[in-house]
Parts: sequence; structure tokens; C-alpha cells
Amino acid sequence: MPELPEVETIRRELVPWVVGQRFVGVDVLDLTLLGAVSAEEFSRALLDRRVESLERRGKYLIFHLGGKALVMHFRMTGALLLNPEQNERYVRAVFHLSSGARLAFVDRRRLGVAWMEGADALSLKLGPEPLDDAFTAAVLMNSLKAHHIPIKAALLDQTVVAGIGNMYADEALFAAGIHPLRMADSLSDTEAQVLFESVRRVLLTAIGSKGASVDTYIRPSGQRGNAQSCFKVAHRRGEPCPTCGTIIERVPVRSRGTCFCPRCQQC
DNA sequence: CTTGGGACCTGGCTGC
DNA sequence: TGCAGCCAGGTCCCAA
Repeated sequence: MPELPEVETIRRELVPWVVGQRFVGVDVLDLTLLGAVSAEEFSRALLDRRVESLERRGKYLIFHLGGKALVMHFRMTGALLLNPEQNERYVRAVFHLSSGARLAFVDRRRLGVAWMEGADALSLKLGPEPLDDAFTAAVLMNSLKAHHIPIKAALLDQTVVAGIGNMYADEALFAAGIHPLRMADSLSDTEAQVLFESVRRVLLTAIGSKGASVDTYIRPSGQRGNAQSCFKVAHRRGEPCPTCGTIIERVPVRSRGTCFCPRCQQC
């Protein structure tokens, strides 16, 4: 699933291909990608605009177009492919750039979304970027104190910290030695500090491996990411914990599958 | 206000 | 072997 490291990888790999280019055409094959907006209205707002910069906020990818912005979210199975094969499956829209390059929004489960809006006041309701300097252990601690919910659920709350999804929440909690069902407001200062550092380290490591291709995630080039090979608990139910050898368990937390080591992460 | 749970979506897997 | 039904999870929406 595209979480922060996957979207950041997509952003970095697309920058040299899109920044400075104009959108000269768009083929919308699946109207549900645009929500209630018609293809005509979407095209009118997008076409002939030049990409000034490509930004990531949380799991959102934002094409800044000078006064306007094209915003995308890939949800579960969305991806952007550069110059895809003619017979590529699950293509929902194709964007044509002035360079002649094509950018295909592919999305097997069709949950992804794309829309246009004003660039000055993006409507995204997101908490701090976990890799920004403004995000500190104290910021995390203060936010957790206001939430009487399982810490796993708090990490998935995009207003607490932006960009963490199911995989990296599990990895960060394992790295911090914290049980996923611990209440967020019960963490000590020390535990919050350790979790803060774990979140950043897990995300940075995954970006270094160009994201995790555990399901359908694929980079714009069509290559896979390799972050899944560094996972210690995520998607590893039934396997031995790399630290202590205890079998990794999987429990639902707020109806999200949650993998953890019952020995390294005690309540 | 907060928290919890269902809907959305489709391919792959489980079990009869 | 065939197929019904469940499961995956990010976000939105609604109910308690």
C-alpha cells in the first residue's frame, strides 16, 4: 500500500520527468477517479498548466501548477506509471505531458482519487510531517496525551502524524517495543521519545529502500521497492521474531490487521 | 467534542 | 474441480 515512503519514492522518481512540463492532454477512462467532477471540468482546470513543483504531504502527491494544484491519493492499490505498456491493465487515467511522456494512474481496486484545487489553501486535513523538523518528540507526546485510543490507532490517525499506514505503524511500534493496544495517553515521556525516534528511523529506512512492494505497489519505472525485506513484523504473522524468536501474532486493532511480537511488545 | 464501525473496491485465497 | 464468500486497508461518513 502506498504510505509515506512509497509516495515519497514516487515523488522523487517523477520530479525529473514532470517539473517544468505542461499537461497537454488527459484521457479519463474511469470517471470515479474524479469523484463528482466531470472529465470536461477536470481537463479544463488542468490542461496547459505547467508543473512548478511536485510535493508530498502525508500520503498525498501534489502537482503545483501555479495557482492551482493537481492532488492525488493512491489509497490501497493506486500507482503512477511512466510511459506504460499499451496493454497495461487497470489504467484509470492517462496524463500527457508536453515532453511527450505519458503518466498512467493505474489502480486495481479503484479506490484512489484525483482532483484539482487552489494551491494556496489545500483542503487536506493532516497533522505534522514526521520527517520535518517541526515534528518533535514533544509534539508527538502532546498529541498522544489528547487521545484515549490504542497507540496503533493513534499512529494511523493522519491528524496526529501524516503519512503512516498499517505497515509502518506496526514496524514503528515493534522498533519501540510498545504493544499496539497500549492507550496512546498512557505512554510515558520516555516511551513517546523512543516511539518518535522509531517512527522516523522506520520511515527513512523504507525511503532508502524505495518503498515496500508487498502487494501492488510499484514505482513509476515499473520496478519494485525493497523495503519489505527489512520488515521485522509487518506481514510476518507466524514467523519468528527476529529479536527473540517468539512467533509473531496478528490481532485486529480497530478492524486493522496488526502484527506484533507478544514478547518484545508487552502491554 | 470523542470514538467506533461500516462502506467503498476487486483479486486472491480459503473451505466446502 | 468449482465456486461462494471472506479478507486486505485508507479515508469518508454517520451513529452513539
